[in-house]
Amino acid sequence: MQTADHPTKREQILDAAVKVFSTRGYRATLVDEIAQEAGVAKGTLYLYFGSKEDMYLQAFRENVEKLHELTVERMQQAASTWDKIKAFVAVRLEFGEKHREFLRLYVSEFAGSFTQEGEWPKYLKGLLGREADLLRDLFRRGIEAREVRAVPLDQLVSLLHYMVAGFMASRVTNIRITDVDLNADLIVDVLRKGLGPPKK
Amino acid sequence: MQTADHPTKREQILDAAVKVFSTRGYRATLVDEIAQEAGVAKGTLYLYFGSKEDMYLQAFRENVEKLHELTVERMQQAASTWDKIKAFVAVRLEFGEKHREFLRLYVSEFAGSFTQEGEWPKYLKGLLGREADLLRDLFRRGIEAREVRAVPLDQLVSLLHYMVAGFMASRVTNIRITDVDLNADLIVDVLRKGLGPPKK
Amino acid sequence: MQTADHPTKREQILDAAVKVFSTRGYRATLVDEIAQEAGVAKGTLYLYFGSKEDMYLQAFRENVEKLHELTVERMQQAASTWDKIKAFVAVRLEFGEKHREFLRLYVSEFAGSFTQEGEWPKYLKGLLGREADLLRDLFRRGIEAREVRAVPLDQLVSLLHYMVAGFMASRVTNIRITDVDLNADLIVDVLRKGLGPPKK
Amino acid sequence: MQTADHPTKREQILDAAVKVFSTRGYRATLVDEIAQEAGVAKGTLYLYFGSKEDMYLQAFRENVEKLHELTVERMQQAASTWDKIKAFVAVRLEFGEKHREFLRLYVSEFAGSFTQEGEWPKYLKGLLGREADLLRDLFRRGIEAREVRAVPLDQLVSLLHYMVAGFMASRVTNIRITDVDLNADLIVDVLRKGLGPPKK
DNA sequence: TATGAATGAGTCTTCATTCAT
DNA sequence: CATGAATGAAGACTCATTCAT
Repeated sequence: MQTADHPTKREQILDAAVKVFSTRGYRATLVDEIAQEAGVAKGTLYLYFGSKEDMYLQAFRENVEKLHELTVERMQQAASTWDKIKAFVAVRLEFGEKHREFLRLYVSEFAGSFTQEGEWPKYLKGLLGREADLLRDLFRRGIEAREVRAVPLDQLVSLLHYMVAGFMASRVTNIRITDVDLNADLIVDVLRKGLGPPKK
Repeated sequence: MQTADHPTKREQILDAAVKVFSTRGYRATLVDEIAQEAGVAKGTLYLYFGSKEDMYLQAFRENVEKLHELTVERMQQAASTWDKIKAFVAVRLEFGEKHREFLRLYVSEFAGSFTQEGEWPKYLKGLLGREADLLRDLFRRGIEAREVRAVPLDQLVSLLHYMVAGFMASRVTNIRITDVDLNADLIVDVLRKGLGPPKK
Repeated sequence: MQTADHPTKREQILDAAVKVFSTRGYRATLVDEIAQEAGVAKGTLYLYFGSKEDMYLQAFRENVEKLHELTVERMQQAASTWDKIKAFVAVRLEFGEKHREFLRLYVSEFAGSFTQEGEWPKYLKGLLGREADLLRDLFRRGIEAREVRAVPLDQLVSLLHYMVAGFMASRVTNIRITDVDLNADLIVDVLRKGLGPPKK
Repeated sequence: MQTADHPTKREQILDAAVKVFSTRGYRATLVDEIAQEAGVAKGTLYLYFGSKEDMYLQAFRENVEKLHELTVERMQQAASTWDKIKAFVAVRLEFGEKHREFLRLYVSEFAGSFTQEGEWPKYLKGLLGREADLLRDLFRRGIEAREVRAVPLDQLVSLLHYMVAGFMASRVTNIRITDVDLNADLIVDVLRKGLGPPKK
């Protein structure tokens, strides 16, 4: 009997896939390695997934959805504009801490290392679009409420998004620039000062 | 007699390698493609390079060095702390514009898509270290000169570095979040406000 | 209690095996397909048969025996030499009509698509030998009775046999040369004229 | 420098392919075996052919074309209707003698053991059509010239064609019914008597 | 008996590297 | 120096067979 807490074999494999794909990259990953990591035979993978690419895509998508849901949830819980922004940042830093392996996947995915063509980029674009909309909405209200300076919306969105992406990337590369861990407070503090209303 | 202006066959191949590697990723790149792009026969590549990996590494290293030299040069030309910061940012945005192909390589490299093991990461760490030192120096002087708030140095370095990395990434992924191109002025403006001295 | 009329599970599987093997060929046939066609689980097959090859061999053998019995029976019922010959031809055309699927197996088997080595060919040789003997006997008596020209016996046997084999093959390949169905009467008529006694 | 007499590598491979495919059947044939038989490395095959299936198809087609050309040529050289018929028969018996390996392929192909669907059967149908047309023409003239009985054309065509197919099959299966080799003379003699004009 | 999820040996295909010309 | 035909190790995927339930 399967409950949500006891991972199904499918989830077991998906977790292994994330781990191996993120460590070795898509092409360098051997299907055998995923099988080994998941503790099943190679053939078993193909009972649950159609192909190596299928595993990759599903592993990726599933985690992206999880992150998005988490983001929406945490932003709803926050009251003010800046709290929401902090939620957006924090949820990503935390997610990156917890799912470092997936994050590596995420970043290298956006670096376009895997699919430059086909259906995949369209899907990725869609994902990014959802987050951009989230942020755009947020900033628009912030500006209306005079909590944020009147910088062109799209620039704000890009600024924040890539900033966070940069931080996430820092969690991903084992290669840190410095030894400190950045935290949401610092980031948001800088942003608030840099983007807050002009005068007092 | 070979001068720097008349590309040697080695440079010819290296340029082709950057182009192809960055477009298709390391594993997906066929040696044949590099040969074709370089306009030489496959066997010729092996007269100049020991292996595919060798081509990749040399192609990467060469560009990284170029970027670093450019950075140092431009920062030296700038007078004030904030002008130097702007130089650091601008040189990267420009470089990303000019060498979009290489940049893709750069970002996906840092996402660890290629080599997680061996000598390579150590080398990358060294490269990043040089830039981190550059920035750390800069901020230290900025703080001493009261041009920058007294935030822990390493945090500042990370903040700026990853921020720019995020922007660079945006030039790399064909997938933009928004349609705008961020420019150094905006970034530095936000940073200056966010990181500038407290008072007036 | 099992009678011949209520197919045992073994027969059920054998029928399914013939159907699938003949449609897809030996190697292309999946054990899963046989199981599905037979309406049992894959594991069940292995309760009745030792292996895929075992299923194939038994399915083949069973049908060959049936054809042979039918042939003997119909030839016995016929009175004259030429009626017996017609019986030989007719029983095969009819069998081919009824068991087109098996026939495909039969023909491709003789084309050697499956087993060129091992025990199998010896068994096939035995089967053919029985039929050759049947025909040889028949022709000998025909010649003695002056109903058939004095052509070397073995040549007659081969002639008739391969002729019929050709017709059977025509029922098997969906690809017909022409749209007509040959019938035993035509064949036998031609043969009788061609092989009948010289003079009047 | 390549002449028609010194087989090109492509022909070398094609010959090996015919030999192995015909001995073991399509599915049972290992690409390695073809390579070994051709005396080249496995990879080399893929320099000349796109896939295993490609090798099979080209090997088959090439031989079929050769047989057809030979048939047309020999039939043109023959003067009378019955000589042309004998040519048709003889060319096939000879071809079967010389290219026994290919013939096995040919027969099992027509037994439909490989491709039951797709483009292939259409091509086969076309091939058969050409030969059927050849024979139909022949018989029509034969009937007009009163050299052949007025049997429906299509039946004549099928009769002869499948008859010969049966003989060809006999060369293919190592398993002979009898020990004699049928020859064109016997076959045509029987046919001439069986199909010739009624009276004297 | 009956099941079907799991297994892993077996195969086709790719592609970095070599080497005779 | 330059070539590109040849190589064969490596890797994704299939499917007959097993075995715990």
